Amino acid sequence: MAKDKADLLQGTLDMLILKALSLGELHGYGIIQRIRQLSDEMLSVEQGSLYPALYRIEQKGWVSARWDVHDTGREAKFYKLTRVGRKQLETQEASWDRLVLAIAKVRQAV
Amino acid sequence: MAKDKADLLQGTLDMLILKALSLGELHGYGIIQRIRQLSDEMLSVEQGSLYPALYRIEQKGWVSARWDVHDTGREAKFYKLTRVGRKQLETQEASWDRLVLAIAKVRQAV
DNA sequence: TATCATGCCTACCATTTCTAGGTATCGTCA
DNA sequence: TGACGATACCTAGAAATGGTAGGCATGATA
Repeated sequence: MAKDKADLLQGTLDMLILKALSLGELHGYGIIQRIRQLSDEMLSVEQGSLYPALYRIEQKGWVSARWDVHDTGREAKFYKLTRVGRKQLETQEASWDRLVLAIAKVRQAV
Repeated sequence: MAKDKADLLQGTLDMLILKALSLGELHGYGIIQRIRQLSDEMLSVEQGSLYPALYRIEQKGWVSARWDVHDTGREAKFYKLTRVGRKQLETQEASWDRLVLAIAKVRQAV
């Protein structure tokens, strides 16, 4: 019940994934690490959330995927932002900003 | 599909309701109006979201309700923040701030 | 050799918001 | 007077999404 770790709000995961990929091609497991690292360990995405999300996002055409071997010699599925995905990231960031602003307004209320 | 009106992210509604009530006792319909007004029309809560949410929140003991007649002579169910609810509002605001901060960190990334 | 980190996946569950309906009262205006 | 919109409450069901919990495989390391 009591959880100290902040769960993601629904709707934020896509944006985080797209943002992580905007910094360069990356495989699934790496996306989790990049998000954790960039957020100073404040955000941790579960595998059970990530992989289905990646699937959805790929279906929507926001990312493209290919299997490849990376430095360590291991195989992994690399995801890359598409042009549409980059547009989508902008859209989602704008929505997020709007929401943050709107909620700030409500909270400013005397 | 394409929607210009910003939908709420799941998890933000409770905080908004509690915040609206922190400004004073209010009935359901009035909560919707207060949130819309405070957010400069940016947020609009649907009735089908609000009433179930109020029920949940009341079950959790964050608000108390009573039927009363208000100025206009109409009956309405008035909700009031409890002490626990006020605590909860603080908690949720802190969580929200943490999330906003964490996401800002990710987005700052070069 | 055992275990941990890396790497992928799925099934199912929990939660929350919205859509779409229903009901009733009150005031206004043609 | 009668129609309509605003006010005021409610519910059922759909849709979406993140988590839990499981499984599987490989490479590095102790």
